[in-house]
Amino acid sequence: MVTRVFSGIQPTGTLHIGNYFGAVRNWAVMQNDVDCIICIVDYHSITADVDPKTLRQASLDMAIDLIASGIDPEKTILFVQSDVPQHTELCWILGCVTSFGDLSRMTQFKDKSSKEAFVSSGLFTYPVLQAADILLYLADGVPIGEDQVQHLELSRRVARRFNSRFGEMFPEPEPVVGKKGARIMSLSDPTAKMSKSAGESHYVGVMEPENSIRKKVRSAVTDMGPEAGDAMSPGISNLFEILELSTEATGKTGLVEELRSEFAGGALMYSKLKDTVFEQLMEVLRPIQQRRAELEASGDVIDMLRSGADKARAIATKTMAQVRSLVGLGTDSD
RNA sequence: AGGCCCGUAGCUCAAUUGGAAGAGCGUCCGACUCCAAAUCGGAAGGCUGGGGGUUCGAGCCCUCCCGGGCCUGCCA
Repeated sequence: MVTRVFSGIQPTGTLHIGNYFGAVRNWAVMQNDVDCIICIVDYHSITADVDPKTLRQASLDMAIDLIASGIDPEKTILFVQSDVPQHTELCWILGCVTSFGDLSRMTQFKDKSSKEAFVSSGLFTYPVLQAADILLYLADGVPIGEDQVQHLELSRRVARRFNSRFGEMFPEPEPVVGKKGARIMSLSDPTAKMSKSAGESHYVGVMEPENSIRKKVRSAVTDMGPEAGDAMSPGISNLFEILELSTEATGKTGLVEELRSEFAGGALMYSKLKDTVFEQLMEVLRPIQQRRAELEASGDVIDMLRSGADKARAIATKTMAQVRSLVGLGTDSD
């Protein structure tokens, strides 16, 4: 039984609905049952070429988005990674029990590094920092999607190797699968996962203005039109996915059945599907956007993050004292 | 520390001997579509990495700086 879960999210400035339905919404449920630690991972962000002038604001914006989306800082420890520098200390130590070969085999690294002219060693050791993030809090569960299984495997391997070399310290973190593998795809390229980096037309921001969301949903890629008995194309299936997730929250699940049977009969008008998706989605997003406006105006979030960092640091300090002692570092003999 | 190569639109790259900065893809707008896609029409986008120099004239030549790639060497 998992008792403490750790999740990281990069400060990209703002959430998109893929983040929301795929991850954040599950975290908001989980925080009622287990210890939940959510970290805005700015150390990870600087592996890419981010603008130092906007990084802090991006972290703050991400925090506001998360809280507006239902993360309760009273229940969840929510903080910014670099406010707890123990992440990097543990990262170094774990790096020394991580094999070069294992890191070289990471597909995400191979993928990204082949596209970039400048490849930092930080990008290479990124998965070690991820392991440090998780193990620093002795988390035994990590909610992840398909694309992160290889990295979590590495975290487990690193934990095991540390334990056998220095002594029993870290639990091996298990993957936690959400109740439903919500995986929202890009609107422009429904064969790829929704992401901001692919471009404007690919994602819908949780905090985007209504008219912009309408436009994006309306221009989502579809297909030549349904015929009775056809299988759904990726684009249509994605729109149904968004509709399903939205109506789960709005309670209008009947709409899904209705449109599904129209599709099965080959009579579904895609413009109607899109309008329905837009309306239901907005019903979910409007209250979140409302809360965001209030939070931003209150200016309270910065204090919430500081108190989150205090709680995180308390755990991290304790872990590091044990780690330092096990490894034989420093001069303190606790 | 040394040697060699590179830097032009968001991306990939052109530009004759030193002679008016371009194409493809992408982006945005429009037409066609139930909506999209494809197609067609239109538009935006640049201190040619930066400074200095030579020249009537520099993306191109010289020089320094910045950034990047490859190779050799050195080192806690």
